Amino acid sequence: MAERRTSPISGENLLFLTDEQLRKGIEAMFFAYRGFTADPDRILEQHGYGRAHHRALHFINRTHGTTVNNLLGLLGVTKQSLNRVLRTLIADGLVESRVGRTDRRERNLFLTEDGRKLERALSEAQRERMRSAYRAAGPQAVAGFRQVLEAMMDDEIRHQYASLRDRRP
Amino acid sequence: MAERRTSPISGENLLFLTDEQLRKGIEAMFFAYRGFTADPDRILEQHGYGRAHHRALHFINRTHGTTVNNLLGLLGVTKQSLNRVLRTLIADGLVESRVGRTDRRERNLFLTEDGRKLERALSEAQRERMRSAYRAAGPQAVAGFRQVLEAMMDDEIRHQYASLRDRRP
DNA sequence: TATTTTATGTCAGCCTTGTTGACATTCCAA
DNA sequence: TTGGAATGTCAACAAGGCTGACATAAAATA
Repeated sequence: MAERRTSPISGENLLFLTDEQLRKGIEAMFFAYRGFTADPDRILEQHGYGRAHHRALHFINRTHGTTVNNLLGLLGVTKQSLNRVLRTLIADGLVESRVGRTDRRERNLFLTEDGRKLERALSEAQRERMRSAYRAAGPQAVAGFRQVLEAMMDDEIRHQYASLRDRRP
Repeated sequence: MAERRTSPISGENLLFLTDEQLRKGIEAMFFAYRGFTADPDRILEQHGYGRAHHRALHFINRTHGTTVNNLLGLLGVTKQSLNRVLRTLIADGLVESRVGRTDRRERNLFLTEDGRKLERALSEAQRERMRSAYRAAGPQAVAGFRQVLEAMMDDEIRHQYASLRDRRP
């Protein structure tokens, strides 16, 4: 018994892998995600939009001129679902859809001035919460936060995330 | 300039608060949440259930004998929404609803043997992904992960999370 | 005791956002 | 020239949010 205590190997240093610890992480993810979406949700509501609109605006802003197909991969929904959202955003003048230059079957998507405005309002609200959380937790915690989240992603998504992450803004 | 480099104060050590860094955190949350729910979703689909059922099973399991009202607070939905889910779980024999002993207006909720079985399958799938992410990232990263998530929650939710977190299982 | 409040359940109806399936159009590429 | 890929559109459906209205039982209170 006493020998065990002197050895940091096996058991004791894996306490963070107990079901108990894992459960806390799971519940933290669930509750934190509520906070994560709360602020943009309030803004969206004023415009009669939902989270799907936010996601579309975000990724169109991130990858100017992206194609519908590429967007589908990022969002992980069907084209019919995305199309319904895109249609309203285009009709409302927040998104512009241009016929592709090299491949005219494709549509390249861009935010209009109004679209950029709303996207900025949404992302600024979300960043503000993230900023406050980052500040409260400190840089080392933030590094760990990102590491765990990346390890939690499906492989295919992690690649998409990584190429987006390293893209120049 | 050289003096700046010798001083860790101000500026340089706040790099983790740039909009760029915040954006990476936001996208990481979005993509990671997809992974977080992917495995339970597959199991739920086989039973004809959705995420709402998973959440109900999880929190009934966590707080045996909880009342409907308490559950509403944890889940953050309306009683009508919760009731629809509870009704099917009770009809399917996964949840038992007993009239309160001290206050007979209340209903105390419990998982049946079948309910515990499904809950275990769901949470084991989710824990397995979390375990793998925790293992890949290491204990220090996990501590940071939890810190940032907790800081991200709304105040009221954070209290609920904390009392649940510290509860004996 | 009489009244009000609380906890819960339920019905109806609406919205967003996901799904599948079918079909049309455009147009690149073999 | 023809097959297939990318996109759009229409219809129908389901899950799971929401609100509002109403019923019941029981507790709390005046």
